[in-house]
Amino acid sequence: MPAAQRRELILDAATGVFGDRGYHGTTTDQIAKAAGISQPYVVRLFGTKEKLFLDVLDRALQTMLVAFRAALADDGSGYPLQKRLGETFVDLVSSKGVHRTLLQAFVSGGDAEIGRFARAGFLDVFRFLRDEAGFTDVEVDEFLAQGMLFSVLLSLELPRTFGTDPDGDALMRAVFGAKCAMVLDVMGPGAS
Amino acid sequence: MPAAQRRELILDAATGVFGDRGYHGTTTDQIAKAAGISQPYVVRLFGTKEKLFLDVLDRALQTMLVAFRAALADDGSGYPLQKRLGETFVDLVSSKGVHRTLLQAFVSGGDAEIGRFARAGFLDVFRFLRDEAGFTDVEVDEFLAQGMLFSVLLSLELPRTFGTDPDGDALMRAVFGAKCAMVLDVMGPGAS
DNA sequence: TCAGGTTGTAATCGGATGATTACCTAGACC
DNA sequence: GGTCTAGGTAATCATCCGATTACAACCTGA
Repeated sequence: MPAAQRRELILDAATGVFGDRGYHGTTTDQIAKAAGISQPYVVRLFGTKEKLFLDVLDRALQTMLVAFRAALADDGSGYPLQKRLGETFVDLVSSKGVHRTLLQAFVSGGDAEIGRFARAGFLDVFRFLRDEAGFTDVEVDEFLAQGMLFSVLLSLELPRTFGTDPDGDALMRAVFGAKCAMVLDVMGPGAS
Repeated sequence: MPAAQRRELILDAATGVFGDRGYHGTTTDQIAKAAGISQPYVVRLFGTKEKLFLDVLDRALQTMLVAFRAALADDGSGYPLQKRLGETFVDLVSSKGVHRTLLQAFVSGGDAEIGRFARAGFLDVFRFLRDEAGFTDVEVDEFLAQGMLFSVLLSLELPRTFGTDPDGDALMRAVFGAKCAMVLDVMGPGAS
């Protein structure tokens, strides 16, 4: 298999594992096994574990921004932009690990290198909302807040425990609303 | 020094370090140095690093809930409960590391033991808002969302980089609003 | 066919780190 | 004074993990 294609496979696998366990919590061997190759090959293709994480982070951000820009361009549906971008964000659960990996990066602000990239990435999203989507300060605040709560609940693995605690179910419904079923389909108890 | 008092010192120090670097990213030796004692003593007082983290997590949650209940009882000010609890939450920045440690726990849902405690803790907060504060579903959602965004920006260390990027400053002002100066005082570039 | 590049692995190394052990010191109590 | 307990450390162990090395298999073109 050509190296470029192998890299994509590894980035996919790494997005999942890093999202699960965070930067320090995942080993290059876990990523290698998830990608079906050997551990030394992972580090040879990316240099270091840190560079791999930064590549994964960059890819996750691009995935999100590309989806946002597509939603912005397709303004057919008629209902508010904030709603449309919100749904676009939620729909990203199908790109497994993107939300959770981004959040793992965002909580790594204390790390010098990862922190710089994470802050820059967050600001990219901010600028998109303000400058391209035309959001007001309040709209930006509300949108980011909902996005962060959504991501935290995913990282908490609350969807996976759905049905085991009535309060957990109530919280899920309060936050995810109409999208609850869709989230449970991808991240629920039975999901891979 | 009596062991009970020493434990509190260690829990204080650990709250800061865990908040900075996450569970897997911090070493027991870093905590020991922050507390001014030797590494073996840290693990002897708490058994394992995981038990120490769970103690830190529990303590951070109690700190928050105690502050919330105090704000709930003191209903003198006359303006809305949501606002008052929001300010209480923001004011917790003075208890250094509480927000960031909680968020570090919340993104560790993939870890079996820590995940269970983190989910239980989040649900404790949810129940407080719903049952004690009497919030509606929408109020709960908005409150938690603002809280998570606030915590993420702290973990990103955006306050520490204030003044280095106009967009970062704009984002800070959009999210923190009137509390911006207070946050910068505790978490800003010049803070410890 | 054979030289060279590409894809990939097995073996291993060295440093970091959580945990354990063995020990030390200072008071408290008799 | 002697012993017992509590508070604390130095030294060390065992394991994990990222990285390196050396090498194997397989194309591909001259």
